This record gives sequence, C-alpha cells and structure tokens, in this order.
Amino acid sequence: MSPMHARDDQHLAVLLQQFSQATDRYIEFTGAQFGTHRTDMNALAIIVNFERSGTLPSAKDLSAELHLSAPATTAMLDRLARFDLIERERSTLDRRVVLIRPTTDARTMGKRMFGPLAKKMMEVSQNYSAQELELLARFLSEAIVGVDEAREEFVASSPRN
Amino acid sequence: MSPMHARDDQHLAVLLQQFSQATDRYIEFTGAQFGTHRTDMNALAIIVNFERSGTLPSAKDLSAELHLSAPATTAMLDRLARFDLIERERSTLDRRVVLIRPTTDARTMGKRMFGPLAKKMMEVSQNYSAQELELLARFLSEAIVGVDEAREEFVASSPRN
DNA sequence: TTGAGATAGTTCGACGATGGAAGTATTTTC
DNA sequence: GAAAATACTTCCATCGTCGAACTATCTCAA
Repeated sequence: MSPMHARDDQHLAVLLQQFSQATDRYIEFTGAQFGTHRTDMNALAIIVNFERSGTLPSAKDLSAELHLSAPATTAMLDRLARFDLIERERSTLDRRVVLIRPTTDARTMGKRMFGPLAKKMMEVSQNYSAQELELLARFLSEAIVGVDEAREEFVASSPRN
Repeated sequence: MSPMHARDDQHLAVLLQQFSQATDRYIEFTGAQFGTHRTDMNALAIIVNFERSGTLPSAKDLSAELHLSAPATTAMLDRLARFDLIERERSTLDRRVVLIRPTTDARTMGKRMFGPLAKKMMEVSQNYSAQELELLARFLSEAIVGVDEAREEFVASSPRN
C-alpha cells in the first residue's frame, strides 16, 4: 500500500466522522424548531419507515431499535402523543402489545424536517453516474456492517466493570 | 433521469441515514463501557483533533463546535476533568480564556474507543482502488457541505416561534 | 382448569445533562 | 478611568433516562 493510499484511508475515516456529526447537527437544529428532542425525531423516522413497509411498530420494537429502556420509551411516546404525532393502539392479537400509528401531522412534519436534507442529497447524487452511485452504495453498506461489527467486538472484548 | 437512477439516489439517502445511526450507536455503546456520555466523547474527539493540529481549544471553542451553552460546557469539562481526561489552563495572552489540554489517559482512551472503528473502516477501504477512494472522498465532502447547507436553509426559512 | 411464571407497557422516584439568569474576573472601548 | 463587552463558573429549574415496582395479559405445566 502506497503512502498516498494510506492517507486516503485516513482522510476517508475523518470525512465519515464529519458526515456523521453533520447529520447529528441537522437533527438537533431542525428538532429545536419544533421543540422536540433528537430521540423523538429518530423515533419518528423509525415509525414512518415501519409504516412504509406496511406494518406498525410496537413500543417494544421502538425500545429495541432506539436502545431505550421501557420507561424512557413510554416517556418518548408520551411526548410524540402530546404533539399529536402518534396514536397508541392495543393489538387485537395480544392485548399486552401497544402498536404505534403515525398521524397525518407526523407525515407532514417528517416531510418538513427531512425533505430539505433529502433534496440536498439528491442534488449531490446527481453529480455521479449510475456506476459511481452503485460503488458508493456498496461502500456505505460495507461501512455500516463494519461499524456494527466494531461495536459488537468492542463490547465483547470489554466486559462491563 | 432513469427510474433505476432515481432509486439509486433514494437508496443512497437511506444508507447515509443508516450509517449515521450506526456511528451513533457505536459512540453510545463504547461510551457506556467507560461510564461516559455521548457529549463527553464527542468533545474528547474534538479536543484531540485540536491537539493534532498543534493548538489547544478554549471552552468557548468547544461550546461553539458542540452547540452547547456555556454552563453545559463547564459541566461537560468538569466531567472530563473528573475522569482525568483533561486539564484546564489559563491562557497567558488573555486571562479570561481557559485552554483545554488532553491528558495521556485521554489519548489512551481515545485509541481504545475509536481504534477498533478506525481499523474496521481501513479494512473496508482496502477493498477499493485509489481512484475509487478519491471518488468516495469527493462524494462525502460534498455530502457534508450539503447537510450543513440544508440545515442553514431550514433554520433561515423557519423563524423560531 | 387453575395457578405460576413470563411478557409488555406504565408509573414512581431518583439521577444527571442542559440552559437561563446571575455572578466573578478580565479585557476592550470611549 | 469608567462603562461596556467578553469568558467562564455557579445557581437553580427543567426534562430525558433508568431501576424498581406495579398492572394487565399471555403461556405453560401440573
């Protein structure tokens, strides 16, 4: 591996970190406009994604995806409900299960919040050919798997004190 | 734009979102091993980056980069000091200014926390040629600028209630 | 069929991160 | 030299989060 190549690797790692921080800032700033917290916005994105797949998440699903405790999940859902962004429904299959349905307001708000970001990403993507976009998608897929593997290995190799 | 191309754009946006969430999880999980909070870890990364450039950040620098209020910044620095990760120094040029110096422990801990992640990213990068890495770097640079532009435009077009 | 054990979600109370106001120390401006 | 501005800390209140306890419901074994 040439010195130039090694520097490209490190440069890429820094850029990936900066990208992650940039999206962090986007979520915090846009959420602040609506008086919501970052967790609420992340949850809403997950709920809307579930709906897109034709299913509704349970409180337990959200707790798992967000890595929140059950009480924290309840409080988060209370906040979303207070903003009329979700409705709780008892599952008919298992009365213990609470299913979460996004309201029309939620979809409108999601568009308001993430629309400008999505539009910008589309603009950036238009500078690239189909082949290049496929390369980018492949890299990101591998990077995502890599991050989660690094996390799992870290946790496995460092027992909690 | 062909239908296939449009789908690649959207697929890429979802992957970017998933990458951002994956690094979020990495920071929270690894920080939990050390009993620290995500803000503390982000701050430490910034402090170490400053040192790498040969300068020390002030409390005001950190407040600006982390978008924290002055009291929250003080509390965060108190936590880092409690873990012996930083030392406060009064600037000789302006006695109002507090400069933040990372300790040896901070560098060790940074390596422990971010080393596995950096290694994984290097492994992923090794699957690509120098030309491809340059393409990736260019895309990420543009994506970062795009996210920040989207944020600034959103804030400018939505006055705070 | 019945009771014990397990599961899903909520309530309660405590902890800790965060921010506005107020305060202290220092520098800049007029 | 005094007032205004700047940098950071302290104080106090708000709010997100979690462990324990609780309520409701389902599953399983006797």
